[in-house]
Formats: sequence, structure tokens, C-alpha cells
Amino acid sequence: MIQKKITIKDIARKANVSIATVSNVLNNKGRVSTKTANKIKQIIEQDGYTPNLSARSLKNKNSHLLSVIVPYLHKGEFQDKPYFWQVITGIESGARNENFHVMLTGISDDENLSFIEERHLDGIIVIGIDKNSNLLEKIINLNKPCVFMDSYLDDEKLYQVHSNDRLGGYLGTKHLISLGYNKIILISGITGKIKKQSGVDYQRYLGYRQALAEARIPYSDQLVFEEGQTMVNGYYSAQKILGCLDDNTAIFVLSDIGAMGLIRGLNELGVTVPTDISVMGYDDIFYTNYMVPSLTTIKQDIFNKGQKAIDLLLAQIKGNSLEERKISLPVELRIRESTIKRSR
Amino acid sequence: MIQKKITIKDIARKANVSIATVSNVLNNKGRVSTKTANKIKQIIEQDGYTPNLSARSLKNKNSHLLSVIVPYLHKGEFQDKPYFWQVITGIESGARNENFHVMLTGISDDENLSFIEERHLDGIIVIGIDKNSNLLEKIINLNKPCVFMDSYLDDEKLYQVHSNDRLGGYLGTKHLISLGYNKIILISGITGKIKKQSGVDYQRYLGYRQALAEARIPYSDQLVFEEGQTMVNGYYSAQKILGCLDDNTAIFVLSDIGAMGLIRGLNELGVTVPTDISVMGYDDIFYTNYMVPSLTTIKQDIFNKGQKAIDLLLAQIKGNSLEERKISLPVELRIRESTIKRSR
DNA sequence: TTGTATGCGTTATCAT
DNA sequence: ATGATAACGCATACAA
Repeated sequence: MIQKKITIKDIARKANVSIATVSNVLNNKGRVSTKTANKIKQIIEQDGYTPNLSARSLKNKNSHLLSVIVPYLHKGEFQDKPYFWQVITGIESGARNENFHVMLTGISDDENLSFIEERHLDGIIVIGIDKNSNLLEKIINLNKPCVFMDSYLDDEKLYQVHSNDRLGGYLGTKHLISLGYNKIILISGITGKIKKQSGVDYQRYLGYRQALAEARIPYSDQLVFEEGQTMVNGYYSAQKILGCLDDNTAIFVLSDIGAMGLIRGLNELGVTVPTDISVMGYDDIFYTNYMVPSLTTIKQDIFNKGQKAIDLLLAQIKGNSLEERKISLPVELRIRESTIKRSR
Repeated sequence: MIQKKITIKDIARKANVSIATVSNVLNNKGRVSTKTANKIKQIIEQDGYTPNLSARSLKNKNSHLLSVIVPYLHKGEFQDKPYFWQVITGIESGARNENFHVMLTGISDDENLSFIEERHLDGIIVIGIDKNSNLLEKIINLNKPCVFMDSYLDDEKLYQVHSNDRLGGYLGTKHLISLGYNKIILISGITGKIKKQSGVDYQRYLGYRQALAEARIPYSDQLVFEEGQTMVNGYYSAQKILGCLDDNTAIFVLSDIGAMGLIRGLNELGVTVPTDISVMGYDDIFYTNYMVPSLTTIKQDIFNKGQKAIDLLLAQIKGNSLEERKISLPVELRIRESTIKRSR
């Protein structure tokens, strides 16, 4: 039952050629007559030979394996992050097209990256890393093909993909202002990022400020809340902002998931969206259009973002030089039911 | 800059021993004096040596790599399946604890499984495969450690994990009946499964029938709808069932995601949940508790289910014989806002 | 155009 | 207790 795996040696014997010739056929190195090539191909087909990737990897020092790394995502925390799923889905899809496989790797606190070298990974994609973290330094020192998503790193040498977060923050804020509100609460999804002036949330915050400035609405620190990035965090922030609410107020949450939690939280406090208050989110994850009320949000094409990242990564791996190492994708305002015109 | 990777040979030279000794230390084969062992360990630590897994894999024919396979999940379809993500999160978490990595692999139509052997994968976990598919046969023929989730396969030799779906169907139906309804619409998430009498949905259907029978409510084929398993499918089923609704009616959707879509669809048709009609879901994905209205559902501990699967798989890989090859996990009714007592 | 021989880094068998 | 060496399956430099 346990049949030994077929190797190029077996194929070579059967075809009365040397293993080198078989190898050449396998890798399309030319230098083989079409006649013997065909014979060999046929035998390969017939016997269902497939290469041993471990051996190949040992020899070539590559693996056709990639890894997606999400820093500071602890065990079990993947489940309520639809944004990540969507990115990863895009990555996996693009990778599969090019015969690469994707490993899903949460990074624990120990920040142990040894598996990247041990497994001869061909490249990695890092989502949302902080520009001052020492994990970043570790990763750069690996000297592996790498793409950073949603990270806003200063180093011009690094390959990066993100959407136009500043514009997103601007468009969202402007939308709320245009509805007649002049007190816009901003709820950030990632704690401390705005203060540390880094990451996507800071960019969105800059857009927020720009829109305020254009409308000549004075900025107030009191209206900016930095909560965590989960649904539960959004839920609890309802209580914190309850005191701020009046007819003039609208809320911009920098993630859909946070907005969902917030809406639920407000609801339990007797505040209904959008009749009592307008709330908008950010990301346009799959569910926003099906909520009741459906959620006004900033749409980014998350799936496409994942694909762009994999494109960048594969280009590096294949050694194609790229003009532009930084890709910024468009964003778009999606007006739905959760935001309405100010009534009075 | 490109420093060659440190190998066992380098360590051996530095320690004035042979590579065999280093290898023995590495693998705790004993037969090495504690003195030299310690010296070697120190050098390993100092130089930051990590083993080359490709070489190891070539030699040992294993890889410490697992794969999760979701049949018939096409490219890009991962994103709106919170259930899968939750399972996978559990799997990844359990794997990481045991130093295994997880590859995420959607299977395309060609059903090409060659990567499993090519990469010397140590095992695979398959979610929701049909008992009559030829993919199943292919997988069994691989003769690899394998765990099937949510599949209800007859072969007693196979390792399987699922929750008590029949009970779930029963509890949900009974709940709706107990609220005073005697016309229970059942919306299945997977097309054709009930007719083909296979899979989780068929089990839940059996529970549904059992609950009806106990309550002496006649069963009607007209009330059972087989839609697809996405949110959009749930959304469109609203129109299809609109004609069936009356004061006596409640709806049991066999997935939360479908229930969400349905509730939205009903809403657009002027039907409000729960005041106009009670709707319940199945799975208890992370969002159900935060919806407005929150969703009554059948809770299964999805994360735990993933962990149980990985436990079963690792036991096989390590050659531990197991008494019980089939694990059935409990389910639980979670009553929330989307179902209310019949008013008249 | 094809074959021979070597090495990738590891484990394991057999000596010493 | 330790060392020499073969083997895993493949790719490639070099020879023929």
C-alpha cells in the first residue's frame, strides 16, 4: 500500500536516459531533443510523477512558499477581523495563480521569525507593522523579499501597499460635514497610533483634520477617541461618547467592525442610528451593505489590495526591477443608510 | 551582506566534534556526554543556528506542515465565511502550540492534490466534503493523516469532528414552536444537501423533523428551502418566502450569515424582525450578539472545534492510537432578540 | 544532445 | 562516547 514515491531516477531508468536529462526536461532547460523530451514527458504523465519539493528546496534554496504575518495578532484573534480575511483571500488567490502556497502565521510575543529562514520562504507579506517596532528591524534584517501593507514606513527602499488613507479620512469627514454636522467625533481603531503619528489611522486622522480645516471647524482633541480595534471596543466606546452627543454631532469610526459594535452599544443606551445620530465606518467589509441600517463607509478594494501586494512580492522574487515600490490604492465614499442629513 | 546560513557542519567544526554528534544533540538522541552536549548547545545558541527544514524534510519525509482544505471554495470566496475563519483560527492556534505550520489552500475545480505529497505535508484537515464526491476518494487514497470536519462520512476508519447538528436542528425548531408558532420555515444553507441526505444540513433537517413530529405539527416540503450558503443567498430568499408568511410563521435559517442576509432582505420588503416575524440562525459567529436585533441562534464552539480537529490530527501523526475516531461536540440554544413570543 | 559526478544539510548506520 | 560515511531527490558544472 505504501508505494515508494516515484523519483526522477525511476523516470530516467524507464526512459533509458540519465537523470540529468529528465531534470532538464522538467525545467525546460532546452538542450534536449524534442523526441526524447516527449518520451520523457509521456512517462512522467503516465506514472504520475511529481517532484519532491523538499529536495528541490534544499538544492535551490527556495520553496514557493510565502507567509502572511500579522504582528501582535494573538492566538485566536483572527476570527473577528474580516478585513484581514479579505486581504488574505486576495493574497492566496494571487499566489495560487503563480503556483505559490501561503502559510498563515500569527506572530506571538516572542517574535520568533526563525521559521522564515528554516523553511526557505521565498517572501513575506506583513500587515500593519509599526514603524518604530523592533520587529520591523528584525524583518528588514532578514533580507528577504517582503511587502508591507498598511504601514507607512519612511524607508524608500521598502515595498509598500496601502490605500489612500488620508483621502479616506478626508472624504468621510467631509461627507458628515456636508450633511450639516459640525461636531465630528473620530474613533480610531488602533490605540496610540495617532499620538505616535504612525500607521493608517494617523493618515486618516490627518484627512479628518484637513476636512475640518477646510470647513473652518475648529479641531478639538476632546472629540478624538483612541479605542481598540475590535467590535467589543466599539461597543464599549458608546458609553464613553454618550456625553458628547447632541444635534450637531456625527461619528466617524475608523473601522466598520468598530462602527458595528458602536451602533449596537448606542442602541442599548437608547440611541438609534441614524435617526438619533449618524455613524459611518471605514473599510467596506462584506457585511456593511446588509446591516440594518446599512453602513455608510469608506470603501477600499481589500481583495485587490491583497492581490497588489502579492504582485509586488512575486516581482521581487522573480527579480523584476520595479519602477515604483509604493502602491497607493484609491478609496471611495459609499453613502448608505447610517448617515442622514441633520434635521434641524 | 548575504551571509551563508550556518549549518550543522559549522557548529561541528567550531566545537571540534563531528556532525553526527551535533545532530545527536539536536535530536536529543542521548549517547552524548553532557559535557560536549552543553558545549555544542552553547555554540548553537551563540551563533544562532537554526536547522534547515528542507534538508530535514528530505531526509525524514515529513514537514511539520499541515493544510486546511475547503472543497469547492473558489478563489476569493473565503472572505464572507466567518465560520471557516473561526475554525481555521482554532486550527492555527492548536498547530502553533505544537510547532506545526498551517497552509491555507482553496481547492480549485481541477482538484489537484499533488502539493500534498510534493510538500510532504504531515496531514490535512478537510472541511465539509460530500460523501459521494470523488475528491473524497482521492483524499482517502492519499493515505495521509487526515481529519474530516462537518462531513458525516460512513467509513468508521475515518477521523471526524462535528457538532451535534441533529440536536441543533431539534433545539432550534423546538424553540420556535415553544414561542407559539406552528409553521416553521427552514432555510438550508447548502443547495441540494437535504435531498442528497448528506452533510450537516441534512442532520439539522432531521432534528427539525423530529421537533415537528414531537409537537404533532405536520411536515410540509413547501416550507423547506434550499438556498446557497452566502449572505446574498439569504438576502434573495426573502422574496421567495414572502408569500408564506403569516402570524403563525417563524423562520429557522441554518447559518447565521444566511439569517443576516434574510433579515436585511425582509427589511427592504417592509417586514421587520422580530416584530413582524421571528428569525433564528445557526453557528453563533462573532457578530450575532452585536447585531440589531441580536440573533437567536444555535451556538457551537467553533474555535474549539478547530482545536479538536488539530488534536485528532496530531495524534494520528504522532502515531498515538485513539479509542474514538469520531468527535461530536455539544450545541446550545442562544436566545436573543430576533425571536419573540407569538403575539396572538 | 546526453551522461557523470558532486553537493545541498540532514539523519542514521555502522565502526571505532 | 564519538566519528566516518551513505543516503534522501534534485539541479548543475563539466565531460563526452
